[in-house]
Amino acid sequence: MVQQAGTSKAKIIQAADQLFYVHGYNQTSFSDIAAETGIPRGNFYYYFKTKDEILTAVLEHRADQIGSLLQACEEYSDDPKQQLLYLIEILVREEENIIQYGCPLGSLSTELSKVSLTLQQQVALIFETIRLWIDKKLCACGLADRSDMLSMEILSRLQGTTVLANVYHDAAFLRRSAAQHKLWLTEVLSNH
Amino acid sequence: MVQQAGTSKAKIIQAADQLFYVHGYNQTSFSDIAAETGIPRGNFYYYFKTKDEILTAVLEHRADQIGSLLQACEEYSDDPKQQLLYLIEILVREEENIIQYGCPLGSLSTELSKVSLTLQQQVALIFETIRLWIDKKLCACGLADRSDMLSMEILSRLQGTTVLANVYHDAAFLRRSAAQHKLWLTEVLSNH
DNA sequence: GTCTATAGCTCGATAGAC
DNA sequence: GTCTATCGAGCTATAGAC
Repeated sequence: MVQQAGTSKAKIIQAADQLFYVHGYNQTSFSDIAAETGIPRGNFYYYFKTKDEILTAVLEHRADQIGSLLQACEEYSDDPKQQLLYLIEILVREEENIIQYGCPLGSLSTELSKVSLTLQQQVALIFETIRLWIDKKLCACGLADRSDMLSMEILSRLQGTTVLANVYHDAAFLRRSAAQHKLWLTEVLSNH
Repeated sequence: MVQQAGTSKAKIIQAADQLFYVHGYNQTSFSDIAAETGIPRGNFYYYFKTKDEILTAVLEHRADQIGSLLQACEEYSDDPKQQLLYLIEILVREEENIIQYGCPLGSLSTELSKVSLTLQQQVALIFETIRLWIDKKLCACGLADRSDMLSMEILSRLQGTTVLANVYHDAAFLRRSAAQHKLWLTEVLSNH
């Protein structure tokens, strides 16, 4: 479900998306979203029955954003190898946010695993769409026999880099780790 | 500050430690800790002025536990290489907890980075004691020239494995990833 | 040291006027 | 569709008896 930009519903989703990322889901109140959008608290219940429904809408929004990101990778180059390297570069492009707040999906999944398995599984589904995209690109590079394992390893390295960069608030580490990740992947891909 | 086991203060810290891990810091109330310990809510303020002080005491407790863990690695073998491999095996030994709730330090750091930088930095200090221990072991294996970089990479891989195992609730991935981590480290160490 | 009672606040959610 | 007013519950924290 894509929202019309500028409508109250779209404004709520957009503000909640940012606030959930910066302060966390449970640390964001309706008052916070009301203050950010200028829309009174009471109005939210016209668009969403519960706070969980807002999160579900935010997750749909993030899934769309992930779709756009993967689309951008495909527009960056026709070479699946370059597309994968461009995906890894997102760590550097999103450097400031990652250092302050971590990965928008990883940190949310971690929070929700302690709060609601139902909601956490919705985040896991978004992870899976990214993994499937990576898997497809690895197959296109002739690595179909190891694509399952490698796609998980790529995701794992991205998350590890993100968590540690956030723990130490260390931009230099993040850039170094991303560069090393790209070197490793280049070597893996060049053997086929 | 080490607590006498069995005192009310120690009981509060121990219950809070577990609840903060399972439900998160902000999702754990004084009532939850009271229900777990049988100690009335009001009493907490005799031992701690604020909830943040309880967290600080919990972090000291976790730092002690990490100290014991590293001590156990040293008692496992005299060989620093085996000590490092034994540290990685903690992923498998703590498999069930990690899959359900993630890393006790990583997930807490991620949560606190969205709540309080002051508290998050206390967690970062614990990460640093682990990294320094790894660094020391790498130096003992003759890798002093790359120990800074490698110690961060080891921590990064541990966190990546943990986050993804938690996202997918996948024990098989966790074991495979830990085994691969040990293979990689063995190769790195055998070149010196 | 241990306990009860409760203040003061904020939360998610509801009701109903316009 | 938009808004105000408010409920009931839960929270951290305090006061004060024993």
